[in-house]
Amino acid sequence: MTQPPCSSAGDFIADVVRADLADSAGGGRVQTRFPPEPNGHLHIGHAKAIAADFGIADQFGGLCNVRFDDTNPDTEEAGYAASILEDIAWLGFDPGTPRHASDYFESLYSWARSLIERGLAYVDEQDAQAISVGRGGFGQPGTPSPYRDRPAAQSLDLFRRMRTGEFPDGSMVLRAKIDMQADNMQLRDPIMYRIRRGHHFRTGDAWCIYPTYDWAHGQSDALEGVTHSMCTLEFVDHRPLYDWYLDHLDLPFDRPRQYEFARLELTHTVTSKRRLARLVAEGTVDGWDDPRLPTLRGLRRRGYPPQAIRSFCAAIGVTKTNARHAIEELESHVRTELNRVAQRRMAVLHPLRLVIDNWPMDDGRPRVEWFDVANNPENPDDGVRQVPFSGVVFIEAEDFAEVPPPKFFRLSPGREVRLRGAYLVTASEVVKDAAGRIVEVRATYDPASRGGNAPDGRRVRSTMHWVSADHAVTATVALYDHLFTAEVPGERTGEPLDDLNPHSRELIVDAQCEPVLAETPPGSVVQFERLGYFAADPAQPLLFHRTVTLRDEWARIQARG
RNA sequence: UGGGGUAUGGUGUAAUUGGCAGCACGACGGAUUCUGGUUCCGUUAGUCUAGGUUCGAGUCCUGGUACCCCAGCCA
Repeated sequence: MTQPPCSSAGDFIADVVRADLADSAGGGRVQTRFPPEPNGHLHIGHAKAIAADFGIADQFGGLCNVRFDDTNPDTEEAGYAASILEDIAWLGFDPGTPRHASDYFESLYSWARSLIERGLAYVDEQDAQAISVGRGGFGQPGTPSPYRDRPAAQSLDLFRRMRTGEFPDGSMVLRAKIDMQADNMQLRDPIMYRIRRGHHFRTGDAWCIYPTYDWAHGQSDALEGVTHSMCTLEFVDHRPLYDWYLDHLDLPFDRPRQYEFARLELTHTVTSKRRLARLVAEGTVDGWDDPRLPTLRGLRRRGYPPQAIRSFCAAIGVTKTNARHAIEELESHVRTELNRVAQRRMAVLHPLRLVIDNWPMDDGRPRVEWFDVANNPENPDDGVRQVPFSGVVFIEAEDFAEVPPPKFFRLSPGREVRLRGAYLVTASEVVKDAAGRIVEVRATYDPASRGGNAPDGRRVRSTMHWVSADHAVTATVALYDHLFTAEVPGERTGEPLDDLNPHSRELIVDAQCEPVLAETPPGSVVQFERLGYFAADPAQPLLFHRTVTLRDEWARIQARG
């Protein structure tokens, strides 16, 4: 298993575990679980939970198992379960053999009977509306159901017949008899079982009654030997219920404890499963793995390394504070990792012809020279590649200014710059079309500067990327300027709704480079010098995204004055 | 309206449990650089509020304020 980076940011749960271990609570053992409901794909928010659950187990030499919380047949699918397992593995954690809440249906059923026998649960025949009204409101006590005090034997009989399918969906439920006056709404006789005839992806039609989350969760934790059960803050109010069930059952195990932490929120990011599903359903995005989505599959297609997601999770920590993290923080981790591993290539987004007037001819044709260019200047082990150079190259249009503004260090008439890995060139004149637009820049090169350095040691202010015109090919890429800035229109204001559509752009690369793009194995990412990152993907072979740092840097310089 | 949870620089997150408020991201400045990127160095700026206890309070006490969660047969 991949070791997650050491957590330095808030980790109050680690403190709890340390204390528990110190006084041998939980048998001196640590076990956690990651309990997704298989009703959708995992997203960046789940990564935080996964990192916390597996991280705590790792940190203390304990165990962490995946458990599918499959207590609602209407929304869950085997396909989602498979996808979830894949995504956990991709993130770098070993999901092992997953458990399922549905494995415990029989145990839960007999525990429910035991509660009924002791007068702690009853079958309620009110409809949903009546139950809701009876529950009362904030500040108003609930009123007991007319069925609350029916004899245990009657409830037992009804419960048995609920299971055998004698009653229609929604006609009755099993409720725990706790406290209809409780300030905590969760304790006003919560529902344990409902009748539901949906087809369950694992148990099929074996059951027509299904336990609710609350009735299933704590007992599932106990059955698995979980010691520390972590969930998100909205379940704080459920903890007394979690404990109540466990307290009223005769369990042969150490009791699990529930701890809560804040769910992950990111600026400019939709992390609501419901809204994500809507974007997919309405065709606003291509699917659950659309690179604009914060799903783990989307991030993977986008070229985000799993290590970056893990180190991001370690950095933000596990706290109880509702925080919305800046997306830049995530991008920073992505850049740090990509900068270390991504191979460099040269490509031009807005081509401008640069003609070298004094370039030599061989047999009536412009000479072609080949240069070795480092694949990753920061990692010599990545080796070099051969790049062709000749008398006409494309440079980035923004790298030339006929009248250079202050602090503009790139090419302009009379100024010398370096064409990366090749030669020093000096611009001489500008060629314009009838409309006065610059169509070509003429220049001369210094033959003594082969490789990019002049023998006299003179320095240039700028190095620029380029592509040999004779060897250039055009690649069409989907360019994503922003990461999942998607907001569902009409829902929740406060974040800008950015363009959801990728721009199709033409990118000029050299013929040597093109196969690299087409054949880059999934998961690997290439950095185009100063432009952005290219991520290979079988479904959409040319995918290109920028990051904050590489984006619009000249605009930033200008804005600064 | 009742209950619960949370408040530390611009954004997140630490503080040996009452003892010098630290780290990261961002921003800004400088050095290095075959891309104005990267790397390195530096600067900036913070304990929600009003009282109290104490030699000493982010930490303890009292009262406010703000934000989040709860009235599904969802999880």
